[in-house]
Amino acid sequence: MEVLDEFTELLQDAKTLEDLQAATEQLRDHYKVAHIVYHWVNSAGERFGAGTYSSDWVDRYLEKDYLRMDPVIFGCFQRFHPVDWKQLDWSAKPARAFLREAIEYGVGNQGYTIPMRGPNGQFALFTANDTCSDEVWSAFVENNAQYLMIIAHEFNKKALDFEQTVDVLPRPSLSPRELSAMTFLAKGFSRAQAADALKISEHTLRVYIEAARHKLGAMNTTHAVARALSAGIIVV
Amino acid sequence: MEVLDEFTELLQDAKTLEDLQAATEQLRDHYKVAHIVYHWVNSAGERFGAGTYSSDWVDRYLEKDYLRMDPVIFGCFQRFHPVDWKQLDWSAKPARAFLREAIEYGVGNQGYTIPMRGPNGQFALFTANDTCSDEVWSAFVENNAQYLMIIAHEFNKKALDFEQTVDVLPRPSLSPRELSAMTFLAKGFSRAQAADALKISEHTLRVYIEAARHKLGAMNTTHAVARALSAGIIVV
DNA sequence: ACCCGCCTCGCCATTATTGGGGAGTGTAAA
DNA sequence: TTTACACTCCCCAATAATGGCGAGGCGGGT
Repeated sequence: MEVLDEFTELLQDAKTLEDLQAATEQLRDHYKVAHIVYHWVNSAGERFGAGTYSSDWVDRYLEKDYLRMDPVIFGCFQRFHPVDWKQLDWSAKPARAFLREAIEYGVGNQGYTIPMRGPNGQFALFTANDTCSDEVWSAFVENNAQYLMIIAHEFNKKALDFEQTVDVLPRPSLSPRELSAMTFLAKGFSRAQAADALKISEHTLRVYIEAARHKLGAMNTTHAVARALSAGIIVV
Repeated sequence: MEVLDEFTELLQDAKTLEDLQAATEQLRDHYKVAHIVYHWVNSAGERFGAGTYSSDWVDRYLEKDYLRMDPVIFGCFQRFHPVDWKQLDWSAKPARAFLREAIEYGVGNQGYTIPMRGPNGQFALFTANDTCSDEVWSAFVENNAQYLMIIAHEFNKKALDFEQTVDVLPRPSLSPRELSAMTFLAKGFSRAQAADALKISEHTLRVYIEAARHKLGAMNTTHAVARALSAGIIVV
């Protein structure tokens, strides 16, 4: 695992997006594949990327808003485990046209993508791709899947570090009853049902909801539940 | 990586929850630690677990609803990377009491937990813990972190496989307008404000909210927003 | 050509939620 | 001991949300 350690150290020392970019290039050269790409959507919905695709392809991709139909994105969004591009659903006509165009722009015909999810809906993809036969690619994936996963996680750890600089909001603490109230509401109970479930009067429940609203700085109940969920102080 | 391969194969062959249970026991024996635990919350909010904790402790944990205050759960829910229990916030008095009690029930004083997130808000934790000094534990983590992560992912892959057999709820796909509507509501906008922000009539907005409610199988707006957030299809 | 899903708008009546007042208990910290 | 906070209950009136009934236009796929 010596080579792996080298790369994880490289990534742990990364300070900027450019360092991540450089890391993708080194990985590409090491694995002798066409491309290595890491890209992610943060909790604010902004997109970032580091990779070895040509800027022409990146521009084209953004311009045509391929994100909306790219089967790789789609497939990974529904799965937990890494996917070989061959396993994806390329039956739709636009999907096949997209693949054809990607290959024209130098993207490999074979690919392997690892999806990752962080807190607050953060979502990231780490991709290796190349132009080769199915057999050669299968062997590559078989041999390197576990290493690639570790590297992918180092990338994502770094990406989340970049974000964290802003993120240190103290979590408001809700009382047990307030937590229960918010949890029932998040489960879809009406106030009457939640009050019933907690065996208290609806008025009392209201007091909890209002207290939680104020503590969470929320405009209304829906907002309060959304904040409680995003902050991870309740789980449904 | 021979030992690793052995365990990943063991997991890939697992057919039932009992097989996962057996795998935790074998891992515990192999790593010579006090406990190995894997547990997860599926997209329906149901909880499952496999691990080597005593049933006394599991019962106690459930009975006292420690899930609501366990700093490990809390900490992992906000992080992407694995956490050493020492890094967590144990300053609250109930948290310290909880730890003391856990140790009485045979849980180690040291622990390392890997959080994982799957599609549709699935969330899982893989934990190794033991009773030992800080130095010994640091060395253990240092030496095995990457292997543990791969094993953790094999567990989660399997858990998601189990789900797929029952849980054939494809993630409901909301239209762009429906997504916008839900996002504004999650941000605390009232219907009137959201309609204004989207420059459409409040009635039209209502149609989107109702459509989203139905697609998400939600009882009311708050529920719909909660589900959309949990499923990760909107982010605030 | 047709259907289906998406986007847009309207009215009516009912029900749910919220904001403003209250008041009393118990526990736990300052 | 005073202060603070969590927990419990109540009323009234205003506002917001929901359920059900419509309508038409646009665009993609079979």
